Amino acid sequence: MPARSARIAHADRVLEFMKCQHRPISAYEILEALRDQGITAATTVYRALDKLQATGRINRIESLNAWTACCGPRHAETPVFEICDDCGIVAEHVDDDVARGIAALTTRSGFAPERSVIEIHGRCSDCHEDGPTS
Amino acid sequence: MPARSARIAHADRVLEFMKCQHRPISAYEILEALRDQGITAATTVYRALDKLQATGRINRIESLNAWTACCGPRHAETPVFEICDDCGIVAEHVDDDVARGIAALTTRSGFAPERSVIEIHGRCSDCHEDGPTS
DNA sequence: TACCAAATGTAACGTTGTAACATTGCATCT
DNA sequence: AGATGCAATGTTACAACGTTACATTTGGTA
Repeated sequence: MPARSARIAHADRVLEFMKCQHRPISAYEILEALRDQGITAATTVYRALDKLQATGRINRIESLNAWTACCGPRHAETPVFEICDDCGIVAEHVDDDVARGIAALTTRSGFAPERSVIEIHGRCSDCHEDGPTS
Repeated sequence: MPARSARIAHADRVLEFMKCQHRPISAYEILEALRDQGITAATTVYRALDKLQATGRINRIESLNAWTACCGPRHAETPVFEICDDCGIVAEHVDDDVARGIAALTTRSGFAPERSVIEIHGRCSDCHEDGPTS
């Protein structure tokens, strides 16, 4: 059993793998990919994902049931995801205008927001070219 | 088998049931509830949900894996959902400020948006009362 | 009537996520 | 060193959500 150095870092292994991908990854894809590194069960993957999400290092894409490495340091702020339904790439933004719009809406309605899910599906600039660009 | 009048309306039956609920409903909850009306398999429910969504009469809540009846006639516009994690109630809004923020962001990044998922989790006004209100 | 297309039924399966409980590694205290 | 306790990990089984594939029924229409 390759459980020797496991004490160090299953979450880290998962994070490293996710950083190498440039698209959202499902928990079971992670499981398959890291099977030879001692991760043998879904439970282990989900525990690692929970930790990474709790520390702001990954985000869950709700509309894909998948996960991405967090691109930058602006944790705590609501990310806006642009998801290309063509090539699968995901761009992460932090947008103050959108955040202000959400804040204004919830203030008006008396709602106390805690976590926002904002995921825009469509085509990225590489996939929707109206005219030939290169 | 009560499949006699089925030709008329499984989708309608599902929609009627959903309108009576005031919170998101899972597909399997619908299945259980409508079992005595001739709906016997998940497939049937999902087919009805597909149709209702395609015609803008229901919305899917991605972060809950559940569904709600569309509250108003402003289809085609991006709905913003406020989801109370305490009592489960969901409020649907159409907000031009948020929509403008999304539009500005995607324009800047060259992304062609097709469908936006905006779901705000938190506490509704009834559930987060800071002081006693009644 | 004979045929076709759309809606429905049925069963099995695939994917995503969780629960419950046993085990192991490591730090700390005596 | 030995005892103890906690957190991380392993293992198994299961629950929840959704889809595929194919057979059957229905109602309209040539």
